[in-house]
Amino acid sequence: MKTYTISEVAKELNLTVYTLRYYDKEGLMPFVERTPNGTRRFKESDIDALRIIECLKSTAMPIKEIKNFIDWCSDGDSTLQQRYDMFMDRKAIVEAQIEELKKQMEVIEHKCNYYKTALEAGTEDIHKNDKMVISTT
Amino acid sequence: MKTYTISEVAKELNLTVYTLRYYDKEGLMPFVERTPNGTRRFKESDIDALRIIECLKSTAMPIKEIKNFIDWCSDGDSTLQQRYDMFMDRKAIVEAQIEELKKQMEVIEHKCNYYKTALEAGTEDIHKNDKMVISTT
DNA sequence: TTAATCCTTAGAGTTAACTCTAGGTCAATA
DNA sequence: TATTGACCTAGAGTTAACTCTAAGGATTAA
Repeated sequence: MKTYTISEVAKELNLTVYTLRYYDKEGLMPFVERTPNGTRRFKESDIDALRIIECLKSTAMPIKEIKNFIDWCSDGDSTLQQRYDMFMDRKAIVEAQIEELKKQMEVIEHKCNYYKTALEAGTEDIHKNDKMVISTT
Repeated sequence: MKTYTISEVAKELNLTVYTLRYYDKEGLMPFVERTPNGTRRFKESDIDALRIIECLKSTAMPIKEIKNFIDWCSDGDSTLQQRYDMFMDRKAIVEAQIEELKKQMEVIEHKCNYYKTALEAGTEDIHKNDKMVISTT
């Protein structure tokens, strides 16, 4: 079975070897095996697991919470409910994050228009009489 | 003209007084006036500016970059182009953030289904023969 | 065999963004 | 008048997530 070194995995996942070792230190990679002299040997399935870790991280889950999930995975079928609940919770959190960004996007688009108009006029004074309303045109 | 104390503003914006003083220290609030004895007096327009700061912060803009924007605002019409460009850049960044979250959402929903099925079966073994594909059903 | 280039660990250093403490001022109230 | 509870500053402490250094081990290439 093909395996990969830490630097190959780092390159593949766009991480540094430092970061991967840090994750290991934090208990996020208990599944990675070692050669007799201690070198980490990553399997394809380990890289898949790291992709899930990266997915959770990209939704702002703290490393300690990701570790809970990894621990549950090691504990087997008795933790299926926790893992299901965790992903359902995360789904709700990510939905909220998307909604929040969409809300801020409106503010930003408003500002884009504000500065476009000001640029065309050569001065911000053009907006002197604007109502302080952000969600309307 | 009505003004507000730092604790009133903190409550309104769901921040701590520590955070507001920290922002001030970092140069994000050069516009806030003081009473003769040094107490900050926030105007409505100051609170509006803080809302924009919070908007930028919620899209993960570092405080140092937000400070650039605040400095440009103090510099007047000569920086209109920079400010326009900044909001256009931010718009693209937030669009990318939303796309990224939507992509991760698919992974999370896949995992929700995975664990739902496993829970119903009582074991993760039900997925033993699954293809390692995440984007399909 | 010697140099280069991987890999390892322990632990120190960095950065951002707070978060808090100590010591002080000032205005209102018991 | 004394105390309470706002406010202030300077600066120290915290936390998360890296990021790097030092010192050393194994493998390959000349």
